[in-house]
Amino acid sequence: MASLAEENYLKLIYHLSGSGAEEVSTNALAEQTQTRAASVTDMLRKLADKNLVHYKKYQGVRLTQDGQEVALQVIRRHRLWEVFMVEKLGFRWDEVHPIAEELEHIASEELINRLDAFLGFPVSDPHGDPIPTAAGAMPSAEYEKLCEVTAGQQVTMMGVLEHAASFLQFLSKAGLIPGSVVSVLEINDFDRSMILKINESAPSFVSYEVARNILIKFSV
Amino acid sequence: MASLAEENYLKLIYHLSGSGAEEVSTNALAEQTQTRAASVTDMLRKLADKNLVHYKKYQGVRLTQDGQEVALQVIRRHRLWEVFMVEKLGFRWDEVHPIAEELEHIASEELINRLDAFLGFPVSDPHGDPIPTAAGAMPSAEYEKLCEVTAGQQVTMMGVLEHAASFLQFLSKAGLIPGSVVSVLEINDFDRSMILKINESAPSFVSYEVARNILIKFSV
DNA sequence: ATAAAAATTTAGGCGAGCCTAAATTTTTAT
DNA sequence: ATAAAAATTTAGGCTCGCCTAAATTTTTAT
Repeated sequence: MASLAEENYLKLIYHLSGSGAEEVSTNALAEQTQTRAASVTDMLRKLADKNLVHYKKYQGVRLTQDGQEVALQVIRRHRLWEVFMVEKLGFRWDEVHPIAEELEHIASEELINRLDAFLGFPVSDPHGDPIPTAAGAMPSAEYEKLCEVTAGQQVTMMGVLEHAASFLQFLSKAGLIPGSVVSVLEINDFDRSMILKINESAPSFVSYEVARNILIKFSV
Repeated sequence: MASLAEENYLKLIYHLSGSGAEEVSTNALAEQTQTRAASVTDMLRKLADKNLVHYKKYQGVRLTQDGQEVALQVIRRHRLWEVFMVEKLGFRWDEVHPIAEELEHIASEELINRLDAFLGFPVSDPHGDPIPTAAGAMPSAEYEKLCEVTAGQQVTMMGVLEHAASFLQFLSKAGLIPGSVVSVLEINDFDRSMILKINESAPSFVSYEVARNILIKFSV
């Protein structure tokens, strides 16, 4: 069994490695965990001893098969609890992340699979992030970023890359939530900011920084 | 904030003291926590420093007002999650205790109050135990034990004093769950065992040991 | 190519929560 | 009343996950 701290490291390594593709540096982990690099080194040695990561001194770290399975389990729990809180308890999407950070460590598989069924086997969380299956597979939806869309096109909002509460609250106010239909009316050449029409409401302005963090798919 | 271990001690002291009435001994705590008396002493000093218990060396321990509030919060969370698992996720009442032992430490008050509302503000958990209110009051239902009922009387099953899964499974099989209507047909003088009619089904036999762990109220 | 800078690891320490062994206090039995 | 037994506490240690300071390796800049 992985401890709470170990689960958090594995989840973080998964995210920072681009779903397990690249090596992750000690410093990157230290920054995200709010700890010191020396503490990260300690933990990486422990995870390597348990065969949860591939680790060579000074060379960064990658998840093993076992490590990736644990990470995906934790991510699955996190996202299912987020769906529960938003869909069943009436939380807003910008409120649920910190609470899900705690709930994600409740280990019972029976609990999480029953929760999954109770929620109707959702495929993505309130932020549009895909929910790993009980079998441990991450459904990889390949979306574009809003900043890559050209003027005149119509797209559907599918999710976000940034999860800060302030960002999510901004999107809510603009009506930019997963499922929203968005037309790009204008793009400002100078700063790449956009003017959007969102679900038939009055045009909204979004900066490049915002557009870069929104995932979309092109309407069929 | 109380740590996970601290919350468990406070909850246990509450239960072992008969809802805070009497002093609890170091050994009693050691037995229940599956730790050594010396470890309990360590923790009691820490809880006393935080003003969560009244503690005098060699004299046992009692909850302070603060300590009791924490204990009731933890018990509230535990029992609400049990209701959730049984009512919404379809767990049996003998399965939920160990999972609730983990869920009870998720701190968010917002979460637990929304869960309470989602469940329709239940007043007792699947075992008939009362659920402390958000304000921290324990609704004290005063029930009799089934072993105190005399032959010929009709009562309603209200809850249990023993929470072991094997005991709960036995009761389920007999149809003896909170709400069941029970008539005491016969009592054996020798061993105080009983023959019961439960909800119009065929008569069942229960030992004194079982009857002693079942709470009932007299039918009006 | 090499020196300075940056990243990482090693060494030694700390608090939380547990342990064993030994000392102390309280309770029980005579 | 007092000695034996039981309960409890103290002393010293351990692991986990973190820390700082110093040493080492890798990267970057010239």
